[in-house]
Amino acid sequence: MATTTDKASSRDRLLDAAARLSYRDGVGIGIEALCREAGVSKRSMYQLFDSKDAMLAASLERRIPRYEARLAHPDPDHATPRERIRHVFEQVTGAAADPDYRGCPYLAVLVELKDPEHPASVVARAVKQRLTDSFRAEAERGGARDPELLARQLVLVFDGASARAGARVEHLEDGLAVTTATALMDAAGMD
Amino acid sequence: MATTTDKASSRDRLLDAAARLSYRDGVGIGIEALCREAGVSKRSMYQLFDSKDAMLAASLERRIPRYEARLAHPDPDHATPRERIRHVFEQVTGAAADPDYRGCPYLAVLVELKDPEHPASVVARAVKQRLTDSFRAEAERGGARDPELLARQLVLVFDGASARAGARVEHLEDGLAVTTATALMDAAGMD
DNA sequence: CGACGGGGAAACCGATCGGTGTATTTGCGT
DNA sequence: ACGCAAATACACCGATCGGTTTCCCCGTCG
Repeated sequence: MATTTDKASSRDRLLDAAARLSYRDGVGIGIEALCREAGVSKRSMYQLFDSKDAMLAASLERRIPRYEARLAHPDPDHATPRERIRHVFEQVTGAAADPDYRGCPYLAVLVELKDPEHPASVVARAVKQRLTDSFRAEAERGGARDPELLARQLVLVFDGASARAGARVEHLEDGLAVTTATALMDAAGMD
Repeated sequence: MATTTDKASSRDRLLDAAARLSYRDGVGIGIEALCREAGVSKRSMYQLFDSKDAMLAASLERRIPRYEARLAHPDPDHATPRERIRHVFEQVTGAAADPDYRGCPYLAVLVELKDPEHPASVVARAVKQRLTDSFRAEAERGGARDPELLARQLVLVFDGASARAGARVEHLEDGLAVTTATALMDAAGMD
């Protein structure tokens, strides 16, 4: 069934190109350039997606597993809640060392698309919510006094760090993000 | 000298319109719409500014005094360093209550214009640097153990809070930003 | 071999982009 | 009242926007 395979491949190439180009150049990237990059005709892409907005949302959604896997601790069973949280901020720090790093793509989309109802904004907000939930779960396991508060504080730092590093106004290379997260965990009375 | 006055007025109207529209709709806003909003012909605006980029940078620069005045404590002489820092985060919290709040305009520009060399990015980065400097000065006055570290931590929280509030993914109305800043000041051993 | 159908290339749509050229109007100083 | 400069309106430039349509090629199956 070569037909099905080709279709799926086109779809994937489109979504990958959309993720890559919109991350590098912003959501204002043109459909023409996207299709050129993906090697797919504009006509085919409009058979696969209803609109540019829908494709953008789909491309963000597709990256979620990879994104969250990167933030997850490689050995969750033998790590403490502190270590798992710490790992998240170490990953941001590491990613920021790449000169092509532009910050968390989901936050960037939320900032660029001022419309919170945009399909891509909905996806991005969901990702942020899941990060908050994950922080809160770790905070609870770690015995924080106010897990909800600590989780929201950590996301504040996470987004501040990724936005500033992506905007090249902060480098993070001395571990600023990790240090700040640690200070907040300490203040929250976590193990 | 009515001529000079009119010119200044056109210039000001242009810069105000640029600041307002680019904040609401992003830096991708069109020149046509800008000039329509300002009541100035496109031809006149290109005599006042070399390019759209230059006008955008100028409009950001023009708002700096207003922006920094808002963050400055109303009675600096009778306020402690802690109170002056706290005031900054209270202002963000208050601003976020406005449904039209879209976060710190300077951070938004840095995120939207991925190019750090863009004239507007240069202006925005300078504003961020001044905020960091101001935090560090307060941290020193307040006897923080590591004023530079605390200042960078506070800006992380500031940008995270403003970005998330502007993206409508965090409301801040329960004082999250103030609480977080306070926790970091405590951890830094400030008075 | 021939009919069919999906996908690609590219023209096309009206709109807008940043920027310019031009001709006209406006309003000022003398 | 006149002249002059500035500001205006507006057409225009090539390029691109998101999106649609046409045409044609090429592979598959009967």
